[in-house]
Amino acid sequence: MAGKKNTPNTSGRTTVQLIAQKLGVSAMTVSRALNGKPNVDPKTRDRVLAAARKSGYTPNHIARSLALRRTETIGVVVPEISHSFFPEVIRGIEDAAYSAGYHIVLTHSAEDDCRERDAINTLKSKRVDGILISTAQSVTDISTYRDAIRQGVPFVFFDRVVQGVGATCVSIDDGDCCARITEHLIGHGYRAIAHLSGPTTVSIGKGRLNGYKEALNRHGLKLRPELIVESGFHEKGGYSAMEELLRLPARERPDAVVAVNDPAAFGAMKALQEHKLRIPQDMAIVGMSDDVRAELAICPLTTMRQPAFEIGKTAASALIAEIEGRDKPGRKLIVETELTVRKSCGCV
Amino acid sequence: MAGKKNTPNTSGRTTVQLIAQKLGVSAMTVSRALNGKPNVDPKTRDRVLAAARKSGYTPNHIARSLALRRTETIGVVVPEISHSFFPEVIRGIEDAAYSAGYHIVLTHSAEDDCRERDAINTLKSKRVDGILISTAQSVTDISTYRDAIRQGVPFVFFDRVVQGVGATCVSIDDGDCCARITEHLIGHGYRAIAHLSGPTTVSIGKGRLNGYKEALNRHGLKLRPELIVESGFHEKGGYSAMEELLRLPARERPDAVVAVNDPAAFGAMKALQEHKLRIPQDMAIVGMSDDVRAELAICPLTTMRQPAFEIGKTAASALIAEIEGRDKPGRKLIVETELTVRKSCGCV
DNA sequence: TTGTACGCGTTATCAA
DNA sequence: TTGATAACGCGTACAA
Repeated sequence: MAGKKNTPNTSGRTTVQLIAQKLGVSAMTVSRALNGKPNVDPKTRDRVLAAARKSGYTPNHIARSLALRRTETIGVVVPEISHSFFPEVIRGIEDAAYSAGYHIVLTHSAEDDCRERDAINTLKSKRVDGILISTAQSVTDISTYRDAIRQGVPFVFFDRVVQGVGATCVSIDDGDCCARITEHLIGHGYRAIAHLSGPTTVSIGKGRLNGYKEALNRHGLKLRPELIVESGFHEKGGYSAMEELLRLPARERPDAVVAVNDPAAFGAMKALQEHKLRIPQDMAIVGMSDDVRAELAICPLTTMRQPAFEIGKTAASALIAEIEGRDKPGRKLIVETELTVRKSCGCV
Repeated sequence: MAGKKNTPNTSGRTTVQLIAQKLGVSAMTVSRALNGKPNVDPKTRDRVLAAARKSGYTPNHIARSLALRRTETIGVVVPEISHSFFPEVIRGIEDAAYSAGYHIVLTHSAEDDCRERDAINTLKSKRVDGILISTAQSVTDISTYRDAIRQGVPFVFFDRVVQGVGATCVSIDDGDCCARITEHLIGHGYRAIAHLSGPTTVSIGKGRLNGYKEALNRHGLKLRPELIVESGFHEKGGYSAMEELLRLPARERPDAVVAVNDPAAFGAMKALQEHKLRIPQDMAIVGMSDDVRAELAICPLTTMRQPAFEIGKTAASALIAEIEGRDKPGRKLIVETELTVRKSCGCV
């Protein structure tokens, strides 16, 4: 009962201090026992563990994080949640994180650059050990990324990546992916191939457009600018873009369409249906990403399967490796895609 | 340069202390200015804010949380992430949380009770201000919930709820929901109606089964135990369950099936297809939850629309209200469902 | 093996 | 309006 500088502990929760007092040992001994350090008398350890269990002790990760300057948490920023792709990615991230003992703080930019900046700052404030991000569509200013990276926050981009800021990027090879599916169409005799493109400000949009051009080029097909229509990444945009294509004189219309992703393809298919055009007879169409709905679509959609789970897992593993100093930043990781042929391309 | 007990601050990051030193004021003043407290000289405030911006100061939420014993974070536990329902719920949660200034730590039980217990303990360790959970299928022991609730952790169940432990539950009225869709079939002349049930250990499974029974009962239809087959919540189980029904002698087969949810219905539809049976002519089928794929299924699926986004939003708002003391725990919140008639029931 | 002293970065409290 | 002090709960470093 000496006049020690002992913590009052107003909150009702059990702490190492309390356990220590009850057992007549120091807090450090309790801490060591709880963390399985070797230098603790087995008997003492047992007493501590028993007391901890009995009192329903839950270690305070916040205090631990503050002391260790490490939260064992990674922040995730996704531009949308509903689309089937991101949930799968998140599952992959969760999987890798869980095995490595990390937790996930999930934030959502809703495709808005302000919200994205908010999210990043929030995550920095929460002192996450690293950030995993797929950029919002509206982002033009990459200084937020630059700042974070310069401040030493491990940063890994996935899917929608930003190269040249020194962060590791995990994605499919958009160019190759789009080129391959375009060549699939060319190989089956299509000649007037249109492209519903994403915004070219986003790496995906640009990369895929390039792949499309590349494929035409390789096979000596002329690039017809009127056959490239920006649709964005969503169903609605795909619908409008197809409407635009259908306004072309009948003989100038494409015989096949490469959509930047599956949702855009769905929108386009809807427009075709409304115009009583048959898929693939009147117009073939292919997508990209293998949305869960692709198989079930009115006309099952030919698409490039994008291993979402694996992207998430790869990205999280890469980030964690960098956090733990086992790998260097600035790598470029490519995840393989696979052509999934269904009916919409008319090749089966 | 007096021999003060000043923090060395080995890490390179800016802190309130550092700003305070640079400006020759106390840390408290900086803190107050940064948090917009009223009792700060406007001039001082401006100097502080300027210095903060210039030095790229990011508040340390960890330290703040430790001091305030409040993390402004809510923990979320979902049993799966891929299924389209949960991503939508999460979006709803995120929406409500974001507006209220809370963040989300996402965990995933993978339908496993051990992982779920882990997740809850993790969240308690991280001192989240409250927990939002949809229980895993394999859970039989509810003491983990009990303990957490008794320890004063605000707890709200959504979708797969546990009543009687004093926590608020947010869900649809499973009984009513299933009864209504069953009655829809009865009203259109079906008489031998089967039910692919979920595990009855889960509230949803039990509630829906009861609703099904109730509907038959209300209309004087005899309950035929052989027409109730447990399918679980997934496609695979739905497939097997339908296989089982199809082993019944032809004249004892059901003319319609109420599946516990859409994925189970998809599995059942696949089995019907493989047996060359037509939907709905040979057998009608309805689901529940309005999976994104329902509309696109080979035979568009009649189902009860479950407002996933709203469930998430309602649950998060309820939890936050309880965290902030604006509402009491133990409430029961029902979110309305809506019958969505498509082709699979043969009623259009 | 165990204990002491102190820092992690912030805020509440009370005094000036 | 401002500042000094202590506390939030835990871990590192060093001493015993």
